Amino acid sequence: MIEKNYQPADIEERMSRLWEDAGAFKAGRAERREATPFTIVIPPPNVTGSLHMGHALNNTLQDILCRFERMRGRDVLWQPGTDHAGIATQMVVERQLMERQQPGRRDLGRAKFLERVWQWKAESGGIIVNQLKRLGASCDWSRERFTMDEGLSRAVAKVFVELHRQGLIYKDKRLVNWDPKLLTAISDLEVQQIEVKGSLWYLRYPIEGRTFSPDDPKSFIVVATTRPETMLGDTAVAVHPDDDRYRDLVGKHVILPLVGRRIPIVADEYSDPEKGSGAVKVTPAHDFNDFEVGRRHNLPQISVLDKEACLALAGNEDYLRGLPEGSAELAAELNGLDRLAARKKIVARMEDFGFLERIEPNTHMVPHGDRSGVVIEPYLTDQWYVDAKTLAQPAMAAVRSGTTTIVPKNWEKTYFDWMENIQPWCVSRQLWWGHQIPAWYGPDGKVFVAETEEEAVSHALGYYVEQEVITPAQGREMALDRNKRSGFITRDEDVLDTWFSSALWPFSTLGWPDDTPEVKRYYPTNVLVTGFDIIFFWVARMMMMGLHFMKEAPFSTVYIHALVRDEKGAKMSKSKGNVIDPLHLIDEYGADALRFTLAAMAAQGRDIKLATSRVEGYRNFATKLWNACRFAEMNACAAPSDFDPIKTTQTLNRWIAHETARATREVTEAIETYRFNDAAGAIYRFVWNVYCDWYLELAKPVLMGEEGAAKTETRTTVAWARDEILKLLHPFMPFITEELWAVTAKREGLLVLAPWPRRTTELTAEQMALIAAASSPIEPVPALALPLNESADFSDPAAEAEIGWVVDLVTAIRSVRAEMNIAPATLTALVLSGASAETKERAPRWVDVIKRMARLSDISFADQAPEGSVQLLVRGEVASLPLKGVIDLSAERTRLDKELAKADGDIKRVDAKLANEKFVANAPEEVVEEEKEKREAASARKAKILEALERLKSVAS
RNA sequence: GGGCACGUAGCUCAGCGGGAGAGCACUACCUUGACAUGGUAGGGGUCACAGGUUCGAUCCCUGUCGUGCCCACCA
Repeated sequence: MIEKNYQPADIEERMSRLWEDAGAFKAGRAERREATPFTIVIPPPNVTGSLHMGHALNNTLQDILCRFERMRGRDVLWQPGTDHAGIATQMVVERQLMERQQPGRRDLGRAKFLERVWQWKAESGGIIVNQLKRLGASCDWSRERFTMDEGLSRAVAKVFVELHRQGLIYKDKRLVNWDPKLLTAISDLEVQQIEVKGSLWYLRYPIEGRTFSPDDPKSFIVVATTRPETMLGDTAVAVHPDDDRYRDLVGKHVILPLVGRRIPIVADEYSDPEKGSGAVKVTPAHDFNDFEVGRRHNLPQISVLDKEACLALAGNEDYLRGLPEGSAELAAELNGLDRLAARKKIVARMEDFGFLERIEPNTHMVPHGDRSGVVIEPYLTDQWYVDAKTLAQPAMAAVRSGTTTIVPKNWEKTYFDWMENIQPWCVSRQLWWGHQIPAWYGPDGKVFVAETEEEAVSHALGYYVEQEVITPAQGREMALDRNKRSGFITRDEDVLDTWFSSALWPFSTLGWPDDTPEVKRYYPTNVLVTGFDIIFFWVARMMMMGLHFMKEAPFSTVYIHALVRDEKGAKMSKSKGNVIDPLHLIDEYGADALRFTLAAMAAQGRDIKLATSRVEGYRNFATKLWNACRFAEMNACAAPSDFDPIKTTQTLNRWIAHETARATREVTEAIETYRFNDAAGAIYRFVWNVYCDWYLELAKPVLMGEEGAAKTETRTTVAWARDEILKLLHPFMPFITEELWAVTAKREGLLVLAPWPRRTTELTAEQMALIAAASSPIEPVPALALPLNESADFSDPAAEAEIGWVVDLVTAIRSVRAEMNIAPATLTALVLSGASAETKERAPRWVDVIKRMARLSDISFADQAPEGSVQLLVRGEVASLPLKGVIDLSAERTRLDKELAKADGDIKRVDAKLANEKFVANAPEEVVEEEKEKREAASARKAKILEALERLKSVAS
């Protein structure tokens, strides 16, 4: 028995359990061993995360694909898991420690702190997974992975070591994006350029050998800067080689104000005569451009800031080298100041001495750390880099050749643009939570990279024994005892960028580097579903790593979906407070409604502005379905498993079979081509506007009529179509459909594993034999080569025409009744005048239904419309409602006049077209033919309307 | 500075070379035996603007205006 009311919450919980108990989502189910696999790896959410709208969309779409392919008989593996999210997780735990007023990270020390993080993960790391389950995600949860699992960590180590051996990972000292709050390097991608209102300071640098005077422009050169505090690290001033203003100064020196350092004026094309003063200060240790300029001119790199972006001058040999006496005092005074405080002080000091020419307001882009939000400092350090440029080549080629397709295609350009300009990828992070870099250092700084500590240590000790740094005996001792070798051989403290392990996700989750059956069977995956915001972070890097280590691209399709925004189009963010929590929507409207909304709005290439009213609307859709199923139940509708709709005899049933086939085709093709919104639209229209609005209504008289063949067949067909609907809708609304599937009939299995509706067609004996011989009964059989469009086999033009006539007639009568303000309780008669033989034959079959739906008392035939009646045109014939006395004749005249005007308008427009010789000459024949038909129909309509008006006149007079 | 989208009904969005659709909202009527989370009927759009291509443009092209996003080392 179907409950009277649809209650999503209760259903969702029960269905989830049902699926889990049945192991429905498990990959490699015994009966599907022979089936073609279908694999998707989930974009692993952060363990720290909770489900947001982006996740909801992303996973809904993946789930639609997985459930669809599962029903199509494939062996589906939807590989779930979570990401350790280095910085984010470390921050969460640190914050928690602070809130609880417990010892902080540094107090705990590395080992203790990591213990705490693992403990946190065990307690709170499962939240997002449970939320995904609530959404209905049909992942194989038994295979859940975590990027820091033992197996995945081995994959990370192996990849690092191999890339290192191949020279594709190396250590380098260069400028990095340094986050002075988190005290770690970050990659280019983790830097956000934010527009900041600041100032441009114009500074006067005195020229060596000339007496400085603010009033004598010859005595100095002006440089403009947005970061005056970095002047302490200046090692040159650069001007453009073709800039006449400064030509004679090139080769001369300036004396750096306050500091007293003598630095050269160099000619370099980097300097832009249009910008600032045309002369630019060069600080190689604190600016990416200046770093390059410095390299070109062999300039020293003077770092004047420390890790926390405070001035580090005292004892800074690079800084103090060759400076006059007085400048050490300045150094002492400024030492330790934060960069902003230092800026103020230096500007003030410059002003005091007349070195500040002017200050201009200036708005410019300033790099910020996307996690910490603080201004990033270019900082000179040793870091590990991946040679992304080399790895990018095959990754680009795979997309160019079509091995991997990006859908929608326009994202390919973005992918290529980035890949072509790719920079070395800085992969080391000065954090604790993550994969510690498998590199060990000897006393002389020599690096030993190996997958395990044992290996690295034995390597290193062997090397130092050979170099006679230690004796073989010492070597043996150190090999056995970690304490003995500590201080001699130390491991790199840093961990790897989180995205390093994510890049391996499509194969590390399958067991690589071990040679597992899963790797063989499920790699490469079929499709990756993700948002465009991580194309660079993740997609590109998976392509690189997958191709390099597996020799095959990790997925054949990348489907890029939209971003979910709020109703006004703004990005949802906690700080803006415009976040819609998907869990709240699930609580209120059900997961099915949320999923359907997201699918319906997931049109390609457009962001989704989510309005909750849409969710409500689709919840109502679920209710509609619920009640339609109740109706079927109340009427004892049931279908035997071998029911064949092609064998139906009743026009109405043949019609719905035809419509079902069409819906099947539409939904199937739309999902196959990732047009989720079209798929959702097709099933929505079919359920509501075809099945409920017409089929069930038209079936009512039969179902309520006498027992007999017609009634039996209709009952069966109602149930059959319902079942097809449940199947077609299941990928979108899994919970309600599974529940209804279970409740409406005794079934052998769960809907989640039921076969997808066939694109039904009448098969030849030969084809049937092929199917019988196929390995899996639900697998597509290639040898069949069935045409995609199989609706023709199911189409019954006669049924279509007949039901179409009924629909049109009922609609027309309803419309005119509403217009004439006829109360629903008033039953009117219908007279079909001048009816064709066809109509005369049809009408009796539909008397009950038409009477019921159009609220008629009786239907009769006549040669002419009765006097004083309302006359309707239905498919070229006149249907009239004799309403003499009931209706206002002048109102009816007005109505007919309006219709006449419309018909005239149509005729005019078509005539104009047909009169245009060029149109007739150039337009395709069928378009011209169409117009001619339109013309004919319109003029026939006009004639009938004129007749009707004539008759009305005779009544009135 | 470069790139990519987008501007269609009051709102949120589909669509697309042959006179435009959905959901919500709105109006009127309906407690009809699946459903008021419903039914029936209806109102509402020079498809941002201006040119061009075409027999024909909401749809293709160019430009303008507006909005959003991504990328970029320019003091």
